[in-house]
Amino acid sequence: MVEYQSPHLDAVFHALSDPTRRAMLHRLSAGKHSVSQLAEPFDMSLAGASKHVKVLEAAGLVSRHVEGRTHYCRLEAARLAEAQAWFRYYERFWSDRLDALQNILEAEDRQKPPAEKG
Amino acid sequence: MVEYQSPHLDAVFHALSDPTRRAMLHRLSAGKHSVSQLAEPFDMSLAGASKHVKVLEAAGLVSRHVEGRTHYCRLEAARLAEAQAWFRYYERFWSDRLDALQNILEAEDRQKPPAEKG
DNA sequence: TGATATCTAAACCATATGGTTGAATATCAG
DNA sequence: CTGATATTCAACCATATGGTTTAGATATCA
Repeated sequence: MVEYQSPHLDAVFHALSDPTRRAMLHRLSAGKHSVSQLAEPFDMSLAGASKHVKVLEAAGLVSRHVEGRTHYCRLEAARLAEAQAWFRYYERFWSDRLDALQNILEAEDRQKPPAEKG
Repeated sequence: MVEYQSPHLDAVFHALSDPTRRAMLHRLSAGKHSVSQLAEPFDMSLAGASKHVKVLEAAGLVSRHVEGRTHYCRLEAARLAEAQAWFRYYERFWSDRLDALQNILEAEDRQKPPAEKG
């Protein structure tokens, strides 16, 4: 109906709206971590932290693989990229280095076959 | 405590997590609109839409100026830029055109005085 | 003045969210 | 088997969210 209605974006932006979850993602950017490891910096029950991990997982921002009793989490950058792509449309409304980038990309696009969408 | 704790990011990402609000932003990218104009595409009471506008406003994504009885809203791109900047750190985890951009920016940074933060 | 238009405020509702605790499920180590 | 470790599940709670409706508050028009 409305357009700009990626089912993913709802979940991804919601997941990113919590500082605990953003911190977890940041931690995961250094490599895979167990749920307890992710929970450790926070003054919060493990069950609470586990719920945050689930939100990240549901948003597709994190994947999990179980090794024995330990659940390892990994950053899933694709969904982050998807979310960042949402901003691309708005980049023309501010004017810092991104402007230059935008121009470069657009010039690039003019020389390559179209990717998937604008 | 946790770091990556921009008070703005919470509100901005939360605001972006709703498709109605994203659509409103998109509409505003074409120029200023009144609250009713923003509300019109949605099957929702005006009061409901007005609440969405308030969320966008509270997040700093939209500003309002009253003209007579009409409240006009304008896109505030700065906060969007701020949110997009959050992604910059993660760009190295995916490899599409952004990679190239990243490299270009970094090369640029090496030649200019430092901006504000990485 | 009075009617209409634009918008917010307030009260309400159902459901989601972020947290807790306590119990259940697996796994690993003796 | 026993016990400790790693994690989830389930129930619960307070508060937030997204919506409604009804009732103002202003502003414009006639």
